[in-house]
Amino acid sequence: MAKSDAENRKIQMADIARLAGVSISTVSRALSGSTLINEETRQRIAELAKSLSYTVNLGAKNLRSGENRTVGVVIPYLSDHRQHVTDPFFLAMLGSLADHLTDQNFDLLFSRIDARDIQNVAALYDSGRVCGIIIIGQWSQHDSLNQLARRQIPFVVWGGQLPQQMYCSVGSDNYNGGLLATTHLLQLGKQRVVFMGDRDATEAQQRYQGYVAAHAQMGKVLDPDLYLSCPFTEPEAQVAMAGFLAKGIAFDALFAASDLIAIHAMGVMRAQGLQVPQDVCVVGYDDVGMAAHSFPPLTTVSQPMDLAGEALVSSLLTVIRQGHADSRMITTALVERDSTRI
Amino acid sequence: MAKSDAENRKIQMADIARLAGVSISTVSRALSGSTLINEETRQRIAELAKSLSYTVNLGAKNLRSGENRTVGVVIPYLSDHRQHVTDPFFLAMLGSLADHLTDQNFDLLFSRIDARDIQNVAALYDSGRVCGIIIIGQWSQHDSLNQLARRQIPFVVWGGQLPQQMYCSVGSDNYNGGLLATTHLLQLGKQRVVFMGDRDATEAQQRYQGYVAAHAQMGKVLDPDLYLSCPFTEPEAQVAMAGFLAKGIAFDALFAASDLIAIHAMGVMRAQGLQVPQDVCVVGYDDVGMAAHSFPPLTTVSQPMDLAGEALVSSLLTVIRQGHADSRMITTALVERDSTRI
DNA sequence: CTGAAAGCGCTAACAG
DNA sequence: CTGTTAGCGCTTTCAG
Repeated sequence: MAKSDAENRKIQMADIARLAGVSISTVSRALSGSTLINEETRQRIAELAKSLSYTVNLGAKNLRSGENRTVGVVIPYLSDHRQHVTDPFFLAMLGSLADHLTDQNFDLLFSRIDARDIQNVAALYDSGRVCGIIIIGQWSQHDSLNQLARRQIPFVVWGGQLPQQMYCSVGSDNYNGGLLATTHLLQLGKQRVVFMGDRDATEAQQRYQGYVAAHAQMGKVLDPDLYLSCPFTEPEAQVAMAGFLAKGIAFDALFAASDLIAIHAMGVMRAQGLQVPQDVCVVGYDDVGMAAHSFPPLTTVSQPMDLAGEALVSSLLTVIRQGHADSRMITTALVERDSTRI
Repeated sequence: MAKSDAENRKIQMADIARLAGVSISTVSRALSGSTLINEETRQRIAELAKSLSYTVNLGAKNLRSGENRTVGVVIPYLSDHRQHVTDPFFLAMLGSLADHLTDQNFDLLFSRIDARDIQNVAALYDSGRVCGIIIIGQWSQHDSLNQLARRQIPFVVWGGQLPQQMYCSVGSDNYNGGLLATTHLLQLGKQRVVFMGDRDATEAQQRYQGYVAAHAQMGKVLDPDLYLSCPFTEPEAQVAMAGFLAKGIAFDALFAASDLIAIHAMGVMRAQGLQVPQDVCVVGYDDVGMAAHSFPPLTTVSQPMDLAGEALVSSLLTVIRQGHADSRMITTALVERDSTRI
């Protein structure tokens, strides 16, 4: 069954050299487009290589030249919820990153790790597999991330800016997003706006601060009972909303820290006979593709994914090259849909 | 700004060896858990390595040992639609693959390529970056895939089985899925069921065949006008449905080749005043997370993603080891929701 | 049990 | 313009 070694062996530079009757160096030069090589020879070798569908062994090349064009992209998850990432936001981000990395001729090594063992990403770098890392989501691992930075691991994270941050983050303007969303609800005349999300996660926290600020600006008092703690995952969002409804706390609007949460919360509310937007107006965050197609279509805060991916990639490259890059914020915008049309 | 070489240089085996006062070979053996080494020495070296957070350089290790534990995962896309993958199905798949590959101690190299240049995936393998490739989605590239197989590239594809298939595919039972979905609609008394999808893409084609078979089994004649051609992308789905409605062809049910298509089609229908399920019953395919939260919640054909990822990974490993693996089918089930409750 | 030496596939001086 | 020579960081015979 197994082919003989000779038959199965991958073709390599030495083979091309022998076939072309030149030295290995010549092949190497020809294939890397060196200028100091006879054009005719270059052509001949290039064609030979193509006809044999030969591609330089990147591992060997990298080892020798010391470079590495693979970027690690990490989506942390919470292992105790023992479930897969399903938030469409992540796919959009991943796609955008893949596009921009490809544009820059980088490979993307995708890795999932437990959010609480974020130190593990260091191994990706230490082992030489990647030249830098993009971490999607800060969770509540600010200190861990600072430690990584102290270790000089080149990485950037998608998330919010924090005081005493030693690493580069790129994120949407969470504070302003929260402000926009909440102001919108308050201007609709809503009196009791629930915030649903995890204040311990940096991004959600900043959205929450925007929510608080909106109340302050409008001169509204904020009832602490209106904070509904909930992680960024679907079943938990449903459980959280069900529990909240069971408590019977009055509310007439909901600002959720992500579209996924918002949409699942709406499902629970509807099941309990609450109408959106008549009884409760809802605003989400992210503007994932489905937001326009939920029931009802969801008003949300959009973050331009394409810009986000581009910013993350370019910031990472800067970190790699200069050892540091300034954190950046991507502007957000409110997208109004039926879930707040009353 | 830039650190001196000495400061920035990554630590390596030689350093550990020097610090431990042993030879490089000893370190190598200690770290790879060789049996023929003094336990005390092993411990000492292991601790030293950990304290310096040293990890073997995988590139060098692979080059020397000839192995490679990186699998390429490719999501082809249509470059002319110049847009990102947004179908949540892909994220679910990717997450599942990442989990199962991680379990088996493989890395995942994520790559997007133009569906029509599927030959390009060969370069991933030729360049030695990956030991095998998982291609998500067959598109209409059956022949190209056969060519890859002929070139002995180890890969498996998520898709349907086709006659004269020289490669291993893993997929849901598309035919049966189509049959289930359509039978469900016909049993509801629906007379004119539209099929929306791309018959040129293998998977959609097989779902279509199930759709045809359902009509045959129920003794219904099938109007060719009820085939609505549409790729697996959102804007196209909307355009296609809008165009279909404009033609004024009567229909009372819709079976879409994916949830994404179904949900976006429902959006267009609603905008034109058609009610789901009262006027049109709709069934999708995939059972993505959002399907339960669309408006209305979508009846769909579910494919167990976890099994799918596992099957793809194990089949690929078999292909790598034995040069061949039998194609597999994952069972599907109909999930009934409001979009077909009349 | 441990060290010395060879070499994985490639690039990059260094000599022609 | 081209070939020769040394390694990149590691594993693995082969001798102790």
